[in-house]
Amino acid sequence: MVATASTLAPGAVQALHSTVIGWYETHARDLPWRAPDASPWAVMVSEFMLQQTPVKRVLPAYAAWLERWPTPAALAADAPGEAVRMWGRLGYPRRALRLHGAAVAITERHGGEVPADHAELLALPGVGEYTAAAVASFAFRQRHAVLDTNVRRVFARAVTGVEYPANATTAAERRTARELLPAGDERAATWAVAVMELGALVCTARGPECGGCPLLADCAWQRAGRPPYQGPARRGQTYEGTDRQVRGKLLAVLREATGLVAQGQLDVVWPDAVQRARALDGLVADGLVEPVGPGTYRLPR
DNA sequence: GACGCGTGGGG
DNA sequence: TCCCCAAGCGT
Repeated sequence: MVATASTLAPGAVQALHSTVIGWYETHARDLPWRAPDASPWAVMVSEFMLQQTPVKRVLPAYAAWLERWPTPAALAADAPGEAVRMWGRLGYPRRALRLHGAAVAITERHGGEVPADHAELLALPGVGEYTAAAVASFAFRQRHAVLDTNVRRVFARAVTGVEYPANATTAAERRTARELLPAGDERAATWAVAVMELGALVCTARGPECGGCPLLADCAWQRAGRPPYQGPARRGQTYEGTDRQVRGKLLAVLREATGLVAQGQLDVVWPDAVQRARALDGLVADGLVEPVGPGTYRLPR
């Protein structure tokens, strides 16, 4: 590939589509949310869970979730705290709350059917640019630029010739993604999932398997000799000793309790009372924890 | 645009 | 071991 997609001849772009889609047809993982009978709701559930959580850990949680709540209305009829409890240890439990909120909105505003319209998807809690495009593309087979971390990395390497994309998505990346989109809806949807899968399985962040890459001969990064990342330091995630860690410990107690939780049960999970109180306040402010009387808490109802 | 937000696994 | 990463979102 070359520096910008727009400089490619139309025939070259179509060949690129065939290359990646052909690779996908023989290498794609057999994931349940890609099954032909997966509902739009199932696709949406998978997308929420996959926001920053690896596929392997999502698989069992996804199955249990849909078993319990096979429709948006089923989830909406339950308490948000039940969603938080069911979320278990997937991480970022606000996603569970937002998924519940999305189910309520779908039930109230869309007659219980996940909307196919991109703008309506985007208006749902917890649905951002990526998730709206992913659901519209994967569940409804529409033509959208689906830009996740995998796709961004594939484009950074194959198109731009750098090892990693910038920290935040740029206008140039959106333009590239749009320009490389196949013309037809169905083919665009397959292309979207195929590029993502290539990034997940071959063009990985660490230890990419370039030898098995269908784009080896077309890759700008390969052609440049696979230069290492040069840009600004990529944002690290500190965790030990942070409020996040304390929130996680507090919420774990709430999740595992069957009913009300007394202050004393929370106090034992973290020695610093000031930080502990701040973390608990944050959980309450986020709607993840509900105070019920003095020194008593529970998951929200 | 930069942060804050969980949790676990692979190199 | 430690560090980095994992189909992002909301503020």
